[in-house]
This record gives sequence, structure tokens and C-alpha cells, in this order.
Amino acid sequence: MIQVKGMAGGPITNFQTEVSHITMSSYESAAKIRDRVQSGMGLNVLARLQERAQFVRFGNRCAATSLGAGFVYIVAKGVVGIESAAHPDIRAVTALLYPGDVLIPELQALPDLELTSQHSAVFWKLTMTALAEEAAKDPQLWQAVFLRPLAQHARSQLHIATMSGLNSEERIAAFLIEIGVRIGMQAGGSISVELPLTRYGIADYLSLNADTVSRILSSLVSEGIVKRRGRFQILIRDWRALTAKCPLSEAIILLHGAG
Amino acid sequence: MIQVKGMAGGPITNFQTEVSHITMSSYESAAKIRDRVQSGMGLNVLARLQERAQFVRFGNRCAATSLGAGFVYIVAKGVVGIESAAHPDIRAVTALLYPGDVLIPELQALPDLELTSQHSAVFWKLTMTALAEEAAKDPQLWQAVFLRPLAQHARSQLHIATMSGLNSEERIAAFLIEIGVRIGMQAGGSISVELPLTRYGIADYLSLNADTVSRILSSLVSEGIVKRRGRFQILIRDWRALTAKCPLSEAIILLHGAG
DNA sequence: CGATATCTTGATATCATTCAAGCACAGTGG
DNA sequence: CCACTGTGCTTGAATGATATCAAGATATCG
Repeated sequence: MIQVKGMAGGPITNFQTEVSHITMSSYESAAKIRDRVQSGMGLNVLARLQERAQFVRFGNRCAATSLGAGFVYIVAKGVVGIESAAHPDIRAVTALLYPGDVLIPELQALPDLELTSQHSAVFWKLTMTALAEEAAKDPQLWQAVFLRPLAQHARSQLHIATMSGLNSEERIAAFLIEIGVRIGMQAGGSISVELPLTRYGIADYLSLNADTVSRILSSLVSEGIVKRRGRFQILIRDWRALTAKCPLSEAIILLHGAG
Repeated sequence: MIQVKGMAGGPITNFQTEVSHITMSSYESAAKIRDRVQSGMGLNVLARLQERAQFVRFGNRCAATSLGAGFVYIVAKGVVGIESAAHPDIRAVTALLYPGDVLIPELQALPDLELTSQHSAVFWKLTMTALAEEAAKDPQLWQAVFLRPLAQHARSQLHIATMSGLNSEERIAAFLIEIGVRIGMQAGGSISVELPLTRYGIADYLSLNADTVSRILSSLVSEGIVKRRGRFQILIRDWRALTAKCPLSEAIILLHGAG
């Protein structure tokens, strides 16, 4: 299920390499740290890890145990769901990983975790040794790798609040806002988004039934808020109306916006 | 709401100071790291932070914004709920913090967060500066502080799976197992637990209605699995039956057991 | 272009919430 | 010591939201 693409210098090099000016100081203000954690600083600083990384391409499903111990994975491309199948009947997607996100298989505490992605995703695979060496050389890198999981945690908290406090329509809106902000492309007043999950995946992520997901998407279509273009493409036509449907839209945009 | 107890040497000193032999090496096996993260290594290693820490005692409710920027808080005593009131009607407890857990207010991404605890809780409050200095001196300490949030994240993932996949009775069982493992005291075949939250708090933590919580606790009482002793004391009489009620009991015990 | 998987949508069932009434408990003052 | 009062807990009946089931439609891929 995993195909190794080869060491450094593979075909995947077009990262979003925005410039960001990060001063290194352990004593800098907390607000700065937060901004940095929440921003997408990941890949530009991480770029130097590329040389020590193995590129790993995922099909649509992969057991976390097969990732091996002693490695750290960093998402380079695609959107990956972390799916817990602790029980055969329980199929929860506990988080979505986006480019720059860090995955440490050892710290994924639940047994029988699987990674899922609709379209293929690419990871950098690093040994902890290599990561530690590089991190020792470059404090910025250290921060990028070690602060990122904290940002991911913050997103998990938000996701809990989403599932805990919102009804099914609000959750769907939350999901559309999240992926719209993350992977949406401006397309003439609308935002075009490639769905990173099937209906079942979306349902598992939002703790809903797949039929319910379908039903609500249909109602959003009939309201003219979104439009479907094929099975995996969605067009958000009325962003304002969409955000109005979700009480947590502000927080979602805040956390996912800069990443 | 916050009463400062004074600098180092306050009355709170009886930590669980089990000895643990932790070798410092950036290259140690991943399994070791996981074990350490999941274990309750926190307080013994953290003890030296005590000298740099301010002791802070919480009443039962406190806005996270009042914690101030630039500080790191470590739970010394008690159980603290992180409650998000992003919307007036949405009242979700996104996580419970136990002794040794780390709270970095800046990284709590949701606005209008509150900390709640039924009985008073004690934190160590450290400036990031002090923490960075101490961490630079002591690699073990560094690990204790920086790995702990990752363990907390793992618990959040489990909590998502719990809420996502379990019905109301299973969730209540999950909660009882969690606090039983965390703060339960052996009491002649039974396990005695002090509830760290009111019915409403439990409901918010499990994404249930307070009435439902009450109903299910009553049914557990009538099944003879638990027994009530006053309003905040609960006796788990049949641990085996309780764990049998929750499909995720194994995972819960694994994650909360050593902490 | 046909086979298969995925999605849609109605009817029905179920679970959890809501509402409302009554109860238990802790603290207070007689 | 006991009634009083407020708060939080309990529990039944009604409601509502979401899941389930089943049949049919549509997209995707070989």
C-alpha cells in the first residue's frame, strides 16, 4: 500500500514556499509563538528536511502500524484522514492532516489506526535520528516540527467543540468551511474544492451517517449555497451564507486560515 | 478567581514521586518514547520546576484569557476541565487536565475558554523564559514538558473516537472508566471516585444532556454496577461489568492508566 | 458501453433531548 | 433540633433529530 518514491530529489518539489521572517529566540512573546504555530510556516522551513527524507506515497488506505517505529512523517501533499477502527463497527476519522502536519506513529495511541486519503498523498518519512540531528542544527526547524503538533492539537479541540455543539447541518457547513479555507481555489466569485473524503469519510469525520451527509449536501445545493461538479468537486457559491450557517465559522477560519 | 499562593515552598509538596530511570538520548527507541509519554513521569521530573513556579489556586471557574500571555501552566493537583463557550449556547468541555498536564494559554485556540473544576485545583505557573532556561539545563525536563502535550493530544483523539462511536451509555461508562483509572481509590473490592464535574459538566464533556447523564447513572446504580455515596462520591462495584459496557475501555485504560 | 461502487431520497425506527414536576440535599435561621 | 429555601438531581411523557433500511439513480472506471 505504500510505495517508496526514492530518496531526496524526487519529483515532488513544488511546495508553497512563502517567505516568512522568523526570529529565533526562546524568549519571544507568546503571541508570536501562537501566530507562528497557527501559520503555515511548516514547509518552507521544513524544506531542508527534504534532503534527509524518504518520499512515501500513499494509496487510499494504510495501517498506521505499517509505518514502522522510530519514524516521523510530515505531510507534503494531499489531505490524509486518521481513522480509528478500534472496534470493527466504530469508524471514526479523528483528524485530517494537511501539508506540513506532523505524524508520529508511536504517539498515535489508539490501536488499529489507518490513514486514508481519497487521492494519493505524499509524506516525508524521517528517522527520529535524522530529525534530531537536523533540529539540533537549526532552531527554526526545531520549532516548526515541535510546535506543529500543538497546532494540530488545537484543531482537535475545535473539532471536539464542533461535534459537541453543532447539529448535522452546522457540522457539514463547518467541514465545507474547513476544506474551503484549506484547499479551496478561487474560481470566479465561487470557491472550488476537491473533496478529500468520500461521503462515508465525511460522515465518519463529523460523526454523522453517510445518508445524512448526502441529504444535507442536497439541501445546500437546493438553497444555491453550493453546487456539485462531478463526485469529488464542489463549488461554494455563497461563502457568506455558508459561514452564517455555522456558529463556529470564525474559529475554523482562524485556525485553518493561515495553514 | 485566581489566588496566588506564593512562590516556591508553598504547602503543596506531596507529589507522587515514583522513581523512574530515564536515559537521555535523542535516538532512543520510539517505543520507549511512547511509554514515557504515556506514563506519569511528569511530576517527579517536573519537581525542580517548582522552584521557579508560582503556585496558583483555582476556584471553580476561570477565564483562560486571565491566565496571561507568556506563561505555561502545569497542573499540580486536581482535575480541570477546559470549557469552550465560543457560543453562549455551546458549552463543550473539550478536555480534562490531570496532574502533570501542561496548559499553554496561547495555544488554546478557541476564544472564550474557561477552566472549570469542581473542587479547587492547583497549578504551577511558569514564565516561558524560566521554562526555557530550566529546559536548557535539563534534557529530561525538556522532554517531560514537551512530550506531555503530545500525550494530551492522543487523549483528545481517543475522546473524539469515544464521542463519535459510542452511544450515551457507553460514553458514561467510558467516563467512569477514565476517572476510575485516574483518580479512583481502591476501597475493599470497589473503586471509590470523587466526581470532578457536576452532572452538567459531565454532560458537556460527553456531549450529552444532563438529564441523560442522570438517567444512565441511575440505571447503572440499579444494575448494581455503581453505587452513590453523596453527591460527588461514586463507588464502582463491578469494574468488569463497567468495562464490558464500553467498547473502548481497553484504549482508555491504556492511555489513562499510567498517568 | 456496461459493471460496479457510490450516492440519493423516501419511509420508518430509534435514541437522546426537552420539558415539567417532584425529590434530595446543604446551608441558614428560628 | 427542625422547618425553610435554593440548588441541583431524578424521572416520566412528549418531541424531535438523526440513524436505519431499502429502492432507485448516477458517476466512475475498465
